[in-house]
Amino acid sequence: MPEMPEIETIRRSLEPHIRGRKIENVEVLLARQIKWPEPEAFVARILQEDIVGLERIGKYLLLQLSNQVSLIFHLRMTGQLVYVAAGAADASHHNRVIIYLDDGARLVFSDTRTFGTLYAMHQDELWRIRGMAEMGPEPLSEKFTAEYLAAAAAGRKTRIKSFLLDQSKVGGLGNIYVDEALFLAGVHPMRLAGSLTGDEIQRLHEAVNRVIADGIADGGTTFRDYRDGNGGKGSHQDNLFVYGRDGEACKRCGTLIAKTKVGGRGTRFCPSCQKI
DNA sequence: GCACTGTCCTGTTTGC
DNA sequence: TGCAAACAGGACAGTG
Repeated sequence: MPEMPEIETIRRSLEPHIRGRKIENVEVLLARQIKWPEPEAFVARILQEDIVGLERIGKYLLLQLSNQVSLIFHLRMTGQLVYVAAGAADASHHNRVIIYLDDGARLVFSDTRTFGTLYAMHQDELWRIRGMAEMGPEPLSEKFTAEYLAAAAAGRKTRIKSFLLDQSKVGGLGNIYVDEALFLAGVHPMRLAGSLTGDEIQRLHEAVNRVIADGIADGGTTFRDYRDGNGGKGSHQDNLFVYGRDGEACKRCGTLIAKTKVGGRGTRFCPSCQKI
């Protein structure tokens, strides 16, 4: 599932292909994935506009258009946004929206499980996307400090795993990178957020920044669905410590990686390195 | 305000 | 072998 490193990788891989291109046509194959405005108005807002920039906010990818509208994608679980050059075939059987560009290429949004969402928003409408408007500081940003993390977690009775997945607390984290960060910090996922010591908060802050930086450097994590803007796979799955490794030996101590559920989410951890 | 649960959705895996 | 159930999880609505 695409998290912040995957969306950033997609942004970087798409930008050289589509910046400056005009949207010549839009084909909507599954209208219910367009959340705002209605599909007809959605198409009207983006048609014949130039793509002037690409931005990322948390897990949202924003294509800035020449009319001050942002074409916004959230890929959720299985969404993919792939650039297909003129004349080339695209492989997906689950295409949902196809954007035709003025050089004959196309931008194909495909999504097996159809959780992904699309928006075409004017700048003064962005507040309508609550998840984006209320997003907390992103890892690697100036606002994401150990002091911020300590203040946000203080007094919280929710599990630290659930706390880190809450986009209003830390923007851009998902299940893979939360499990990895908790392992690196030596913090058990079931710990209550408000119970972490200053030292643990410090370690967790460093670990979150590290896993996100490493994920970006590796071009993201591909388990099954994730592809970058060119259709390529990431390589961070080869460098994971716990996610997807349940039943295997911990790379640090040899104890078998355990799997449990926290807040309804599959959660992997090392019972020796991450004491409750 | 906070914490937790159910829902959406479909391909794959697991169990009988 | 074939079928049914369980599982995967990001975001949000609903509940207590």
